Amino acid sequence: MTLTLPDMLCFSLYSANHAMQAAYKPLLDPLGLTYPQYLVLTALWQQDGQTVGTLGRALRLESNTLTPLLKRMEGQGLITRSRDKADERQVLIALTPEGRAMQSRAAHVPACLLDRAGLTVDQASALRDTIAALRERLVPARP
Amino acid sequence: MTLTLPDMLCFSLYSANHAMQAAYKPLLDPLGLTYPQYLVLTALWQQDGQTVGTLGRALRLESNTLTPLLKRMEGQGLITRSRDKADERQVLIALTPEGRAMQSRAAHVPACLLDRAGLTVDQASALRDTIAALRERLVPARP
DNA sequence: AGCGATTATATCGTGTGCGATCTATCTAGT
DNA sequence: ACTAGATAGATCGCACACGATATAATCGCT
Repeated sequence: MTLTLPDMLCFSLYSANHAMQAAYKPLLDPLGLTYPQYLVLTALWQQDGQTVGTLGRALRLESNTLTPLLKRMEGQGLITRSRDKADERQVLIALTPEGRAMQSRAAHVPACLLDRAGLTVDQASALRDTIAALRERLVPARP
Repeated sequence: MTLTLPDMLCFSLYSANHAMQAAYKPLLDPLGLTYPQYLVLTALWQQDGQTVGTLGRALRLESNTLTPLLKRMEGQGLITRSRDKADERQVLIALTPEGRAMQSRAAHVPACLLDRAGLTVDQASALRDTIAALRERLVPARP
């Protein structure tokens, strides 16, 4: 006996993640942002001037994914990339005025998505915590 | 005020999906399968001889993703692709003996993942249903 | 029967993700 | 001060995803 796709927790995650990105698309397209780019900006709005490594720990991505992504965002004028003077190995990512201005241009997005998801704030928080706990059991966060 | 990444339901989905695929990897690598390929096989084990369109509705993927994926699986000898005699527009996907044999070779996978997730069967089912319901509200299934 | 509209799949270009590896820089221990 | 090892990013190759578009087969309508 084998599970069918609708039976599988992993497939619900896989397909719901795609659905979530599809739901974001009409909101992010007018801003010229992809979904991962929006996540990077969210991390930078919360704390500007992070290194590639710090961003990677926040987003759970490695430099092989982040470097090209950040270069595209630099090309769009959203961020700057500069070597840390104190430690030339590290690259500091900072918001440009355009990148910071995007925060207000995207201010309506979270409410739109919550509405689209048909969840109350409390329901969304509870589900988020359950899913984040599952993620931590599957792949613990790096220190 | 802007949400931080850990506050966002969408990010929990995004990162948990990556974590899930990472958890599958050590189990699927020895079988020579990627995670989407495993999902395709799961759909075919449940019902062999589906068209590209039917598989797409099950997996919620379009032909632009499925066609190259299925060609790779054909190249690996897991499936065959053939035009439907009755309607030459449709392509029938059928398991080869190797593709069918993979079902028993992968039989241990679901239990391994459940254990890795640290969930009981009931907990996994409940979470799966909650996430699938969210997905349906975000992007309803095609007819 | 003929033909425009519809349907099923394929193709192309771009943007992620990630394993493997490379390079430059820094740190520690002698 | 010097060098082995560690660390931070970058690079490369491959496999998804998906929007836009192309192609071929079928359907519907007259």
